[in-house]
Amino acid sequence: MPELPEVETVRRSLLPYLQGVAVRSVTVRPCRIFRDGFDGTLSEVLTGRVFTGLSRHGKWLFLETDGGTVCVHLGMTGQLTVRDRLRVDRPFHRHLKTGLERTIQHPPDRHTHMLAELETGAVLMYRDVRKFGRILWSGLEAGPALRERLGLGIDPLTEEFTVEALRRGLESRRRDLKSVLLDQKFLAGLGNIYVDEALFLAGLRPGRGAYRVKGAALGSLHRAVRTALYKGIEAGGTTLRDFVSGEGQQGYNQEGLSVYGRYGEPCPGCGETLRRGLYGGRTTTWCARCQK
DNA sequence: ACCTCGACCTGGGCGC
DNA sequence: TGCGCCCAGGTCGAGG
Repeated sequence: MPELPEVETVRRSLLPYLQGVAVRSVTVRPCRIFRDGFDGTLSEVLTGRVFTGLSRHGKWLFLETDGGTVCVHLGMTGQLTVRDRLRVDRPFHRHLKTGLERTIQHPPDRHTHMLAELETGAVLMYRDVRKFGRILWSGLEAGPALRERLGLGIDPLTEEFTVEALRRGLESRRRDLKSVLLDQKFLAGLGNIYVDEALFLAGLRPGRGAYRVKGAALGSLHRAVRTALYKGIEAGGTTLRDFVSGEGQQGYNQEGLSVYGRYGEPCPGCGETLRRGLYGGRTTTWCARCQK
């Protein structure tokens, strides 16, 4: 699921539930999600703390408190949602055609690995079927030091992401463009969906050597990365299967995707049949005519 | 230093 | 209806 636009969607939706609110109690089910917990056991350090802010860098979400930061990575299937006593629980809903597993609000189930009861009565829950996500505690404030500790590169929606920064990152790399754009140590936030979309918008083939992107193409790629991400955020994220916002709402960006997952369909630009291949170990879709 | 590959997990879809 | 196989939005570490 979750690339930068999905994590940003979760951040925005959770903000009003968490800002200035204290944690009453925390329940954690032992799970690999909490491996290498950095600076302490979550339930011990988080109880009684007040959420002072909610920020994001790349695909990492930072729940800031008065004594440290809860760092959350949603992996492939992570869901960070609020269960609000003012709203009504609904059962999981499986879309007949798409298989979407989503709900407006649900009680904890066997895949719910963390519950944080808030002083408002609402409960912050983390659910993750495949358990590729991470939750860890850091005594550091969300900022450069924490970002460094997580090994994160430039977030493309910050002013640090310039055409010049993009050029510097690409010029020394012999690998294919797609692999380089997926590298979180270089750019933090792009995943398989938004890389394919950005490369289509930029008119660049995923297999092109990163160092061979020069001149006007750099500007196009820079713009395309931001456009693809902003579009995803505006649509509330891409829900292919189980992505939901903090309030359990699905996203709608999947309806506006140009190439991702559309192998065999006509290119929205020229009508040519979209091709599929493997780059950076990931299924990749592109138009051989529009992308050079 | 770089790159590729498999591992980590569970569940859905599809073909037989 | 059921079984086996393939696939999936992300990282991480081993090995070449």
